[in-house]
Amino acid sequence: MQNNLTDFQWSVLTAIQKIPFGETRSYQWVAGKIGKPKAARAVGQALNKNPYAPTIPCHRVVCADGSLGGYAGGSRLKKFLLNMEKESLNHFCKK
DNA sequence: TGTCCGCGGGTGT
DNA sequence: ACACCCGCGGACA
Repeated sequence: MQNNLTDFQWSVLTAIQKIPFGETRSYQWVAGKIGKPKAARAVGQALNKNPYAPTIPCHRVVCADGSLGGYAGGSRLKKFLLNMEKESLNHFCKK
């Protein structure tokens, strides 16, 4: 309940924060980055609670095979956000 | 393609 | 301290 997250949580949050705009990473990618390649579920668990919801682009985190997986706000929204990011990025590039 | 098991950690009891 | 939960992943049927 504390704002004080554990080392594990911080690792996940910071790792996801580093995901560039319009990019997507898998839970396993994040898990491996924090030194726990098998902790993909734990990563998802942390994101689900997402103590820093607007701070963490959890929608950029997808399944290892590229599926959206799940999303606290709804997979539909997640897909929409990712698509919007890509479109925005492409728009800037094309512009 | 669908289902089951296993790994890792969180939160609640 | 124990049990159940979770946004996965990979293996097996």
